[in-house]
Amino acid sequence: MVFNSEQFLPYLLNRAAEHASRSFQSVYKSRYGMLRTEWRVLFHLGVYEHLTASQICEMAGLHKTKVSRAVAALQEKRLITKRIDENDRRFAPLILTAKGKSVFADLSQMAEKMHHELMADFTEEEQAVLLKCLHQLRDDK
Amino acid sequence: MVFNSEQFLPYLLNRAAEHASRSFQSVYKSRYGMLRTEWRVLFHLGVYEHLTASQICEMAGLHKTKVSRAVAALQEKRLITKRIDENDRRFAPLILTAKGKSVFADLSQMAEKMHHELMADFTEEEQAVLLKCLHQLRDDK
DNA sequence: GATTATTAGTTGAAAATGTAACTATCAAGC
DNA sequence: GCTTGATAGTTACATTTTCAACTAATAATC
Repeated sequence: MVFNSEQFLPYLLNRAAEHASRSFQSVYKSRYGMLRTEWRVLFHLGVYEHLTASQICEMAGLHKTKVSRAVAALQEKRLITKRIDENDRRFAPLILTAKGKSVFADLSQMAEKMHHELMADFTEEEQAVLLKCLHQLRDDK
Repeated sequence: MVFNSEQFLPYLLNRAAEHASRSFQSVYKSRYGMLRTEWRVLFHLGVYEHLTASQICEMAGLHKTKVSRAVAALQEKRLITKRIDENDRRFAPLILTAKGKSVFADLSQMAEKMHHELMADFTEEEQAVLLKCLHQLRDDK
């Protein structure tokens, strides 16, 4: 057995990602009935204030149909609003509503807490290496 | 902006995992028309020789319905066979067929290659830290 | 040894996702 | 200003995933 599942990076990344995501999923799902893509879209809008759907696709690495559906769901929940750019009516910048901002504040605070809990297992140096590697893997190729 | 997407571990893990998985997905999908769960099941059977469906669930962190359907698909493709344990007829140990073994040999060799390519970006020490952290995150809690 | 509880695995319906084709708007070239 | 091409975003349909209910087999209890 030369090569096993303990040493295959995509598999390990998936297992770790699933584990980490699942624990946070229960928060936004139980509190606000949100799906993962909705949370990601809300998150990006919370951080970057105003973005169009395709900017979110680009930044979050999501397909435009997923974003389109998440945007519809978040509008339905009154967490975001869509304006039409009158200079170029193809663009539809999105922003959080007041309610959206408070949901974002709540969830991002929880997210930060979870991040620190997950990181608490590691030394400062390990944390730095882990983050560096993950950034690099994401941006790779 | 205290906390952004660049520093949220579940998100970073997901981005890295998606990126890494997607590149390998094209291999097993184009060559053998396999889905990710099928590849995972085949992989575990290749490594551990004979497992029941629920052992695979346990080891691979997959839900039993996903495994059940992957097993059906792999049988359909003549890559695995299912025996019934005559001592306890609820158990159905799975093994690779000759064809399954050769597909596994091909894919695991590709997997190993990809693993090393992904890892090549990092120093020896970084690699060790990364793997350690991923194992720990997976086994956490 | 009949009844109840567990465990392994499957199946059907509903929800979510991916792919491709679509509409609407704008830009460029003629 | 008309045609062709590009871009933003949506929708329809097929595939996959999830959830809950199910069957089949064994174990435990009385």
